[in-house]
Amino acid sequence: MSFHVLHQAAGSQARLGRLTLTHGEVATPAFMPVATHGSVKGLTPRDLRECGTEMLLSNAYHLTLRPGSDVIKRLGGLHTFMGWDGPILTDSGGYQVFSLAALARVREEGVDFRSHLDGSAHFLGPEEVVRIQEALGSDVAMVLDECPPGGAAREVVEAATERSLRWAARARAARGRADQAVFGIVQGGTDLALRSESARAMVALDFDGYALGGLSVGEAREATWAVATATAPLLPSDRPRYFMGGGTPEDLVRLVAAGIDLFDCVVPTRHARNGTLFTSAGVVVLRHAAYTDDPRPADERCSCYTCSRFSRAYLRHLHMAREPLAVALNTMHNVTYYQGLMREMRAAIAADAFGAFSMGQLGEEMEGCQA
RNA sequence: GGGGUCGUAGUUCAGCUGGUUAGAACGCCUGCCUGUCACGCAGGAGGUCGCGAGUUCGAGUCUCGUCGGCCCCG
Repeated sequence: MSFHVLHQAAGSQARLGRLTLTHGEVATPAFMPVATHGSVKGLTPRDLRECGTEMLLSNAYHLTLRPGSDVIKRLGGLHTFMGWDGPILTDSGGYQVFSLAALARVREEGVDFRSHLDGSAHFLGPEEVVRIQEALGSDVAMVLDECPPGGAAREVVEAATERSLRWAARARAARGRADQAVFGIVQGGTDLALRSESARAMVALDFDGYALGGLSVGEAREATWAVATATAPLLPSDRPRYFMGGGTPEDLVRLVAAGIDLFDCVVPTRHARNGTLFTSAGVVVLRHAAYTDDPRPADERCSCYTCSRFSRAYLRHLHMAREPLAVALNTMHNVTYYQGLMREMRAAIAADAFGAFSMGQLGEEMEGCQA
């Protein structure tokens, strides 16, 4: 893996970069659509490419429960299995410890949990998680971390941060594939001092890249941005910085300004399935009867497959009728919108115009794209 | 003309032998969704029970009349 900062924006921490991984290059800042089960719901790999996607995120926890990382390995690895030949980052399952907390118990060795699928008992430790991701063959593996919820008490956040650090060291020692990058995850909640300490210690472990974890989990959005803005500069400038799980279009602009290079978020894909489209003029909520006979495309400034052929009226009809095609068309548009936003930000950074671009974007965000 | 049947929310319908603020689904309106158990979740508005009399302590429910839809017989 290699990462080069091609241009550092003036007046902001934003930077333009090129990330080279085993399965190809990625222009950063980049957005990774989420393919939890080895698929971005509703889209084929061809669709993803057409929507401007270069890299995907998938999930070790989900894939190891079904169909099993061994099955995927036998079938040639995750890329071959899912028919995507570009870079893939796999999340370790740390987030599932948080989102499926009722089924999980954390101890120093790792996490005991019951499968949300069939209740069967499993154990995941830092070493297991590395082994699973090596079997999957993703380009980037994430260490196992503990991600406490937004309003967690300070002792809880502190303990999770420290445990995540010890787990990261174990994961670092367990790695065995030279063609797979491994990223460490900075925790620390919204406490800047704790974040700073976590970043310092994580950097000392020397990972290929660094992620900010434990954010966008219920805390105030301003706090999210503040933590990222304060923490990113503490990470080595020649390594990619990945903000885990965020965000909305507005979050992306603010976090790129904070110096983040990589993003993943379910918002564009989940919102698409729930009938909310992101557009240059604000969100279009297809449930609203106002679109019943609106002949315009979802976004008049978009040239994606969906916008070049279908009216809001038709998209609303498909959504209301729960037609499977609605998922595909809406997701294609939202992913295209997100990738377009990333492309515009990269162009603005390259042209030393990121400040003006972000102010223009955030101004438009205020108009109604804050969903 | 005679007989039967139905008429309850925007729509399609539930409402047992009459008994507290008449329900559901869909639709409509509002929120929410951030390392996906998620094409989902939460909430809200909306009905003088076709109309008018009557019986009853009490009528969506029973009786009569009336209007409208549908069916059958002349």
